[in-house]
Amino acid sequence: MSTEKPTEKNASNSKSAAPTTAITPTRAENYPEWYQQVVRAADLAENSDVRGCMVIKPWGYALWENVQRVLDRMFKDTGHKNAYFPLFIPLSYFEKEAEHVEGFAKECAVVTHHRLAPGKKADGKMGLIPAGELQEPLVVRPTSETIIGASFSKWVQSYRDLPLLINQWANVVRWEMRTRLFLRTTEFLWQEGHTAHATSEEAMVETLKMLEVYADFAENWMAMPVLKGEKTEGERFPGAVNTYCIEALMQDRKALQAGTSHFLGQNFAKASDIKFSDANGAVSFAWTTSWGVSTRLIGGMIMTHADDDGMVLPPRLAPSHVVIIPVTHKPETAQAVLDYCNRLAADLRRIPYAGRTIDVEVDARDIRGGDKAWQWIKKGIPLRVEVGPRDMEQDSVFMARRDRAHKDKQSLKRDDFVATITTILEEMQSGLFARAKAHREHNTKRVDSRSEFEAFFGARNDAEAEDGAGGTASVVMGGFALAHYCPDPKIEEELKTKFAVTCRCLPIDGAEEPGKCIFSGKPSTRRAVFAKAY
RNA sequence: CGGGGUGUAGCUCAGCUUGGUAGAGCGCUUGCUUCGGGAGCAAGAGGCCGCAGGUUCGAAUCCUGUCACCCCGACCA
Repeated sequence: MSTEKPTEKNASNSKSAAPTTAITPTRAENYPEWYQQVVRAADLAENSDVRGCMVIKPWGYALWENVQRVLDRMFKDTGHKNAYFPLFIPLSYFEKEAEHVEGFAKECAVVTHHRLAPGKKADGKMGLIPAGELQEPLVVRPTSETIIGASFSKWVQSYRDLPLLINQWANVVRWEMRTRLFLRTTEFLWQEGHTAHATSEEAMVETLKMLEVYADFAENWMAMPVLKGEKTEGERFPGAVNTYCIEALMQDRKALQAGTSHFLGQNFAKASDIKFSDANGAVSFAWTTSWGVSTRLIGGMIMTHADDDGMVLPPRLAPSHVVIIPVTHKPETAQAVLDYCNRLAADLRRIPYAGRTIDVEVDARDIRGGDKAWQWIKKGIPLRVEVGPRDMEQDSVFMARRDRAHKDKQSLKRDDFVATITTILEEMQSGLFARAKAHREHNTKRVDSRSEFEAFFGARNDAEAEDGAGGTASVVMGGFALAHYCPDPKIEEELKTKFAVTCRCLPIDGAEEPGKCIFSGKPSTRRAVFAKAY
């Protein structure tokens, strides 16, 4: 994380002095506010008039479309098919799995009427009021296990119908108390995979396979390093037997759960009556899984890569890879420069990269060049290329990379640029990953006693201490703590209350290592990961 | 649902204590000068001050009610 502060020059000069960073406040000054400002400055999304719901703007939606395109390919390559199920779930379906209902009951939007009629509203004025009450209320899906289960029970008769491997791209609604753009919104976009298998082993293989797909995507496409692990009982998906997750460490050292994969055992099969006859004619319940990632991934990319000048996009998922900025302030050469830029754009657009072709913006808007360049910096486009009359004469371009200082530009022969652009983008992609991974390693600590644990995180009411300057707490204490731990809901409850710390997961790649639980002293064979979390 | 707070121009807010009928910055439009760089100067557009009552000659300002949103908790992909 940068520790840059506004310089004295900035503080003492008149308002005409350019700020030292494009985003105010900086990450160090106020991380949550910085996050909001990046989302806005990068033109990714904005709050809507609907409580807790966001408008995803074209630049942000294009990023999501790239996430979708790549993941969708991965799902299909692992044998899954897409389908679509209703937004509305009859209340009775929801009640079938006891833990599931209990887990989601507090955050459901419920449809009770199907029409509007003129009438007197609660404030006494005339207007439209709901009419035509439904016999059975409909729940707007917070997740689709139950309604997909209803279909699965019809589709599955024989062991020959298994495995059933389905994915759905959809929106879901969870009526959260507090929302934040991309990280937690009332309505969000996601994919949910739902599968049914003949055996427990097969379902478990599927659960872990999809966790692997998510980890692969996070690391190789988002350039976001993740830990794979299993959730403890208290953090489990309502109704699941086991929940696995990928956890990433953000720049403020808080953890973000970036994806989950659940082994549902036979719980949902029993609730939805998903049964099949095996080769011997014996009837048994199927074993099911479900797994999902959401638009939260975009929040993860922001908090992993963005800096005090705005968004930094991983090239493989960037909506556009390069913006060409024609320098056309001399009227006599303006058209020639523009033509030159368009020809360059056309050549670039033929180059294959990361499963598509290079996407190019030619920004010929009639606004000042500096302003234009800064807008693209804030949007996080990987490469900016300026082309003016002088460059054109020498058949060269002036290139700036988003992963370097904004004044650090280099002149390249046009043909060399075209020939090396994918190499440059790949270098940036791996550079982002390496930087994020170094940040995580730097903020991961092996903790061997309770006192060490407490020192690492600080007590919850140390909020002021977390924020050197006083005022808005922005820098979180801690990071990932690796500690021997024997899962116990009571301990987790206490950690949450006292330190705002949760057990993120029991890593599945963690090496076996004998030790003692730092809380109970009981023997343990592996370390768990603890952190403050989003 | 508990505890705080705020509703005034597209955005961020000042004005309210001590009522006299609307302000700033940013953004937007136009002109001139600048410009391989987040420009300067000038002019301009834009608001029945959340809503409903009340007090008053007069309410953004005082009183009552109401709605909405925000922050801190419990919950969360």
